[in-house]
Amino acid sequence: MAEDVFKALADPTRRRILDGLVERNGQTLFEICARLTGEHGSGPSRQAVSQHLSVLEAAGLVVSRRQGRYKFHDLDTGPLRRVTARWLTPEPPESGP
Amino acid sequence: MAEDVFKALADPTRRRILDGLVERNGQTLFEICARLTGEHGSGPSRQAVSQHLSVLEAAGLVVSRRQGRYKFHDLDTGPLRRVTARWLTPEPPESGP
DNA sequence: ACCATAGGCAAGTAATGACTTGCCTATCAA
DNA sequence: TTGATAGGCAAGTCATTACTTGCCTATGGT
Repeated sequence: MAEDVFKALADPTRRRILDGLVERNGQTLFEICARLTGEHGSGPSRQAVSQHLSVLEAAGLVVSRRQGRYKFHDLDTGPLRRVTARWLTPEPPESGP
Repeated sequence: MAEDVFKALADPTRRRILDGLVERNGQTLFEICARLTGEHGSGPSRQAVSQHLSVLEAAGLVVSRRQGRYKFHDLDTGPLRRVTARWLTPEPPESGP
């Protein structure tokens, strides 16, 4: 479980996908590809992105809903919270008396 | 920066090292090895652990202080907080009005 | 001075993982 | 029904990475 989450987050492209879903939830595969391609025309192929999404889904960080020929992807930060809790629980970012 | 942190966390052995430092801060390399070895006598070699510590240090998750022939390792959760903030900031784990 | 302890460096191996290539299925519009 | 759009599957390639092996340095005790 934690294994899947951390391995999923280990890749920069997958993190960019999550960033994209924070900005706009419910994107399709092609929308995600378009965002990753950006201005310069370079970026991972559709298949590469598809495989990244599989990894993110397996980790539970992304959930997908099919609708006709479209498949929409949504972010779920729950697994990340649960999995980082073991180190982050005791103290909040900044707090002095 | 974020790259180093996530790659560091991608390995289960490195996460176990962090877990060990949560329980007892300021361990030496050999102490950490002993903990990872556990009861069954199996576990990564000293060199393997040493390399893992290098990765954790490069990510800033572990800081070390030399003292004589000993080198003590301490946990720093700061980088993890900073790097997960982009997805975890808006909402705390559970909170209702 | 000697030896044991604590740790470092570097090259080699084996496995994991990101990406490509090529083809296939399903939905919708004309 | 035909074609175009949205996505899926599987084998293969190449780079990364975890781990090993072997040797070297430095500190501390006796």
